[in-house]
Amino acid sequence: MAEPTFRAPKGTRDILAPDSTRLRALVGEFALQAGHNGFGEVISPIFEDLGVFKRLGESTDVVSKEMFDFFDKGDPPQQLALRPELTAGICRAYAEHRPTPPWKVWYEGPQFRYEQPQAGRYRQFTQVGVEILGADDPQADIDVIVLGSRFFKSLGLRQVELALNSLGRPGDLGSRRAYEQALIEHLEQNRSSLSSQALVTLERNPLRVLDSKREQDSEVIARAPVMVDFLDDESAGHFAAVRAGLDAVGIAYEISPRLVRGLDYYTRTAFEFAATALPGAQNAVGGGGRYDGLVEDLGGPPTPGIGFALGVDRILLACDAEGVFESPPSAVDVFVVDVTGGTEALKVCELLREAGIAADRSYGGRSMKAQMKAAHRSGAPFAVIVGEDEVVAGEVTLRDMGDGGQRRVAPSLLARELTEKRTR
RNA sequence: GUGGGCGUAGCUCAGUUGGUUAGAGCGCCUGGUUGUGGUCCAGGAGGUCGGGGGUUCGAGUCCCCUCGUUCACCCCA
Repeated sequence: MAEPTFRAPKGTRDILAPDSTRLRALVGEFALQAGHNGFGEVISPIFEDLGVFKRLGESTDVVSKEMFDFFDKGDPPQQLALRPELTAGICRAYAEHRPTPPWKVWYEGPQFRYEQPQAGRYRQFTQVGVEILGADDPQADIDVIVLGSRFFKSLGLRQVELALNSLGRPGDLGSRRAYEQALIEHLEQNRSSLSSQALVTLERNPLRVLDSKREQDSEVIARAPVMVDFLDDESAGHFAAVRAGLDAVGIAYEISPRLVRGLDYYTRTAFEFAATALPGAQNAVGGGGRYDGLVEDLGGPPTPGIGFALGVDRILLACDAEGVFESPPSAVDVFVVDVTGGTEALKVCELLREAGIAADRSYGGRSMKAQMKAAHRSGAPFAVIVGEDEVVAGEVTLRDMGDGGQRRVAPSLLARELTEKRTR
């Protein structure tokens, strides 16, 4: 293949129709459902001050090595970063605008992480998500999880599993510290059995050792103490309430004591959606949890928060794997064939479009045969044909591409005629 | 960041142990007389084999580098 001068940067891609249509349809479906649940859309900047994202946790990969950051042209320059996720920006917006809680928002858009690309993992990827800020009630957790779960169902996905855990609370109030100490103790005692990578992770962020998928570590991890046994009373009660709520609406889930999210800000509820139709490395199609300290970290008032983000690209892969959520058809209503030069096609198209009928035509004065082929390919159920005879008669020919039937019509009646046919 | 696979026309792929003008299907274009699609038939355009270097009388076919992609690790959506 001859190398073009430029190509989409590594880890990015052009999404062409019909894939783009499908992606829009998915986002549209999510918007509809979020709207029905009382969430309003937030459109936040694609880049923020780097500091906003540093609050995600200096020890996380997302912050420490995957950020697309840069300086602007200001004096002094400001260090900015393309957003690697959206929750932090939402919390920044909350701290900035102080909307009346509970603030229920949804969002969609591109995010950026400087990672090694592979299937279902891009440097620019799209997520949809929701957040509820200012509600500590476990009912908020439940609402959020149910929304995500129902969204997957509405797409037709059947093989999506929900994993649930509680991470407790950090600081003096909670018992995460006690758990971490117990975990570290356990891991230290078994150092010799752990992989070298696990030992590195142990130094940086002990909790995430639990996330290791390496065979070598599995035995030690299996015997490790679990967070749920250490929960403080408040967290335990919250967790129980969340489970009870999910039970009440019949959402299946599995308690995963070793589910720890990749970002440091999570507290108490944590969950993940896995599409089991996809290979393990890319089956995480969404995840979220509670982040009760994040708004405060960003200079806002102490504000609890809960939300999730879903990976649109991976969800579409899962849809492919399950053979659901086909790309919606996008044919025009009419294709106009004009062998008299093109001006007639222009006039007829405008007439139709003004009447709200989708119309297309061809360019370049091609033969009738070629234009009919184009009409066929467009998928339009009808063709309008304009030749010398029609021009002389002041009419056009309307052809039904399905049965091949056609007859002459006055242009002024065309729109009404087609509207009637379409509604039938 | 580490390791493995792959990279041939727009797309999906064939290309014997290195050897004449690199092939197929699909798609695309043009025809098949008198203005008409989906089937059929006949022509045609389009790759120098991701890029660069090397080995060789000669490389798509071997070696090195590089880019991209893919898989695993890592991490995550």
